[in-house]
Amino acid sequence: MAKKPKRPTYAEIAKLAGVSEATVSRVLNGDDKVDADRVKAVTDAVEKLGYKKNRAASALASGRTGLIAVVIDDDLSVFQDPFWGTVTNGISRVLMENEMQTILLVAPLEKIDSPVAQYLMRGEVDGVIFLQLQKDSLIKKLAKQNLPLVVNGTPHSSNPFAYVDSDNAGGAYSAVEYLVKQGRKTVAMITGDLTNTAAEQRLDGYAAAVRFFEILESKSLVAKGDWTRESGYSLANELMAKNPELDAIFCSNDVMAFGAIAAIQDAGKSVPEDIAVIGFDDSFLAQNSHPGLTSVRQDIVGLGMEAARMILAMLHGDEVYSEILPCELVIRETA
Amino acid sequence: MAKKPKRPTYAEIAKLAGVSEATVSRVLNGDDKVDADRVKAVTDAVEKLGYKKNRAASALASGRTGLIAVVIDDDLSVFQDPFWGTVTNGISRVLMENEMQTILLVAPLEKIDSPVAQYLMRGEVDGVIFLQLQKDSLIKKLAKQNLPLVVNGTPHSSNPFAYVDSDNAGGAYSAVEYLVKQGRKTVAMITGDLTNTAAEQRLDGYAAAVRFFEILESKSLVAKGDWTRESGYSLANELMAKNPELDAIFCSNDVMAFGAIAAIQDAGKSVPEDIAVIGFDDSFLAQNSHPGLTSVRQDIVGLGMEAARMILAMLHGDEVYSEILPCELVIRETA
DNA sequence: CGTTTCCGTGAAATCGCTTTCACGAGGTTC
DNA sequence: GAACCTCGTGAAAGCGATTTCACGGAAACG
Repeated sequence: MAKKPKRPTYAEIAKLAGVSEATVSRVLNGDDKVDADRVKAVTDAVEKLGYKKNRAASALASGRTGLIAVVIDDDLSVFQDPFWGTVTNGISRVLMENEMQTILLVAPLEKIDSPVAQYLMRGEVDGVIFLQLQKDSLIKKLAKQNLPLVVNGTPHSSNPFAYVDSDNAGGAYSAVEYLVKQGRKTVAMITGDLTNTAAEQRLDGYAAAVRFFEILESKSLVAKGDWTRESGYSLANELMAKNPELDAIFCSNDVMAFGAIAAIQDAGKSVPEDIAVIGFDDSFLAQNSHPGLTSVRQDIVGLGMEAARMILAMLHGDEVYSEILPCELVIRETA
Repeated sequence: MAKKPKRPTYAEIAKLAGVSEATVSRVLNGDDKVDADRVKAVTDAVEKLGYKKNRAASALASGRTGLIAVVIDDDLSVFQDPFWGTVTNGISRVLMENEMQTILLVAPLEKIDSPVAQYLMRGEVDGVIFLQLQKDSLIKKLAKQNLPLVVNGTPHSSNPFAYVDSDNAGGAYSAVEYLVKQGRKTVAMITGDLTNTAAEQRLDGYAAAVRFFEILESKSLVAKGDWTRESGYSLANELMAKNPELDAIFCSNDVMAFGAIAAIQDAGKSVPEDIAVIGFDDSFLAQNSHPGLTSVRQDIVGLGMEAARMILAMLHGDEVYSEILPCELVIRETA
């Protein structure tokens, strides 16, 4: 099952370089106080032998595994959203460049003492990146154990978790700004599930823009959706009924935007002539539909890369602050 | 950085159970020839101490890392296809249940001696699952090293790689069968990129069904697409031009199906009344579009789970055969 | 010029588990 | 009843790194 060719070890390097194994270790781990000649001798030997550290041995001796867990609190459906795959991609790239491995934990985290939770607490990984934050009790517990930890998305609590997130508010703001600049006067919004912080922030951005540009501000212009196509469809109908002057709808995600477009068209109006529609996510859907959906794009890969960099920084002992990545409005045909 | 609470080790279990560490190891690794009383004593002690094996130590001593690599040959775009995330999800679930970890390797594998390739050959993982097979030279090399290995998708070569794949041909066949049973007489197909085995198999399934049901068989009914919406659009136009009687189009993926639908509608015809359309993948797009796209669904999570089970079986020393999972036609509004 | 620091260095212990090997008790065989 | 197997078991030797510790020489001090 295993391979034959035995890999070189410190013993061989040490012999070849004429130093002790301790020194080899120092060189390979970047200890600075080693004589330059010996450093050279060791690096040459390493090069010559094509040496690569044995991770298991290193982990056992040092207690550092070189593994970062990416945890997705999942109910089998989450990973079907390409968002997470893309984030994970970003994470993986950065970690790999830094000789760390990404280990994937897709599992429901209902209980705080689930197998996954125990695994994490056992110290089998050097750090954790949480995608889709839900149970922050678990996160708190892990943080208390001093396990480096980054959350993807803004946590509800004002806990001192480091996190990376897109500038949801800013993205929403720029969508509304664009609509206003296009001459739209009555801009409605269909929100996502507001227990979700991203949905909340997008609503905030919308509200801020509405106020700033002094366009019509009204409760009847904000409809509370739940991310589904159906909610987009029915709420768009409601919005049109309540606001005859309606000439634009900003939706908290693309799926609802498509629901809204269907409703508008079914009502005999046209997009974007009568009513402009902007979505959020710039999903595959937005890019491949007809008409192409104008949508707010997040730098999803960037989200992952940043999360990975933060974990690495924490491992390195640096003080780490949360990060907010900008969004960009992608203009297509619906607005 | 690391945790304080020291975890129990074999030493403690051995003492508590009144046996040697060797026996503890035997019990924990399922060696059958241990006296029942001692097995009990050990398992009790393990239970009582809440013992969990230290993976690093175990890996170092045994040479088995407990890690399975999932390799995605990627150019940053692949993982945006939710397909891979879903497969990975299935893999992860099965492996986790078996106390193995999934490590994710997302990287371009251009060169056979890329870092990832070297990593795999170094024996840092117990097995590899390849998603999206491209460079089979690398795979051959790994297989030669006796590294357990499963490919997701049908390999081009008739090499003895174990693989899991969906029954692409069968799925295509059932789509055509359904169309015929609905009374369609002239069924065209827009293929995917035919250098891809899945595209090829779907075409084979279409061809087989056309022949079996004795409907019109003609070269002008097969258009070679490349998976994109644009190709679907333009090829549908071509098909309609060449075949006035055309009353159904089967597309090798959903995206092209949407392109085709747009073309049909732009030509002033209606779907499915004039021309029925069936896609393949039952993607998010198919489920959330309007009209809902009739499409062939693959058991994607199942693909991953099966791949993981195969790797586990290989690790266990079993002889392993490739697997083909059935597809299912999901009927919506376009056919 | 004698004494105290400082520092790079190697020997050796250690991390926690696996596995080989040899031993002794109980069973067979002739 | 002597010789030969079997088989469960524990002692001990690794696995391949890291890290502690003590040593000796150089530099700094008085």
